Amino acid sequence: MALQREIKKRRPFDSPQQEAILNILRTSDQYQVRFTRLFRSYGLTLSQYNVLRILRGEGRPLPILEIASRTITVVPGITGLVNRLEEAGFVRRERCQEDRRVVRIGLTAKARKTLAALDEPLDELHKALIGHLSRAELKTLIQLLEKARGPLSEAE
Amino acid sequence: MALQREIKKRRPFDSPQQEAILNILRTSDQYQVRFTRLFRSYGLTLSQYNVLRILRGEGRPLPILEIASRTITVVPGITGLVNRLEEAGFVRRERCQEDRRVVRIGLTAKARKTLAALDEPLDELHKALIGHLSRAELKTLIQLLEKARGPLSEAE
DNA sequence: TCAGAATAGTTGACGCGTAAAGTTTCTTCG
DNA sequence: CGAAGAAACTTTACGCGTCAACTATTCTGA
Repeated sequence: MALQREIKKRRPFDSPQQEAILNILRTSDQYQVRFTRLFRSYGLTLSQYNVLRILRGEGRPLPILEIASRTITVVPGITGLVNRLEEAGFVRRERCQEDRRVVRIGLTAKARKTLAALDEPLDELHKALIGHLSRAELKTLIQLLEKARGPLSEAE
Repeated sequence: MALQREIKKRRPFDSPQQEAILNILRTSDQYQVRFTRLFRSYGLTLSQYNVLRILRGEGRPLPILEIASRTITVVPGITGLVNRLEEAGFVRRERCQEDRRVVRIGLTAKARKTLAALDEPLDELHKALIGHLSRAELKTLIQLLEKARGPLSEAE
């Protein structure tokens, strides 16, 4: 459905740029709702899952700020996020011996099990959400979004 | 830049569907950061601006739940959002006389002034973010995103 | 060597999204 | 007419993103 209808917008968009951006924001929001629901049924939030996924991908404990830099999470927010993951038994904190400022975060067996259990439902959700687009469409979409982020990657 | 690099992902994506979805989420997040900054310099958050924009578009006071239905904001969240807008002097609450359950929200002069002041910087930001895509590219992007939301509009 | 800068992380405050439960005000129907 | 249900919010509780300020540890250079 066209975005203008979805949000009951009266007037047309001011510019194609605005319309494209609002479409990106809207689509992202709706997808996030779905992922949030799935993760919640496994006792995780979307942010928490992201942290666990990064740790599994790396295969070894990571400094807490390194985790923050790979997520959208801003530095101060990562502390509480890791605290809640630790309380829930998904990660362990360990002080680094060489540099005692550093805190490394490692996965527990419980976390690995939960991640493994999520792999298939997650893949199914991906396909349910966007599986009706062809390979070529997906490729085009990916390329356009990468191009859309272009000015931002350089700026930082 | 390709997403895999941006987030220092070690392994390639599990599926093109996953890659496309992560690109959508990532792009949306980065854009939101920019809008948030702009709005903040005018004393508004992104959510607050959205409420004001809807009210201006409608041209008359709207029931509070009608506003919620046009934003991503879930019902309970709208109350606090409007409270803060009211405290900041951007909107007025008025009890409807015919149906006293209904609370209508109207813009103040201050809000209209702030919205007008934001129009140009906002348009510039849109163009700065995505102005380097051609008309044809924007059109394709919009179409693909609308198609991507297809299953979701029906589901609701 | 040792004072100041840099780095790693935490704390506190605030706004927002989400869910569950409660309140007030219609509406409906027996 | 009066009780049950629906509608329109509000309240409370929790997790998270963001900013500013703070602590602890390490590095650097005069």
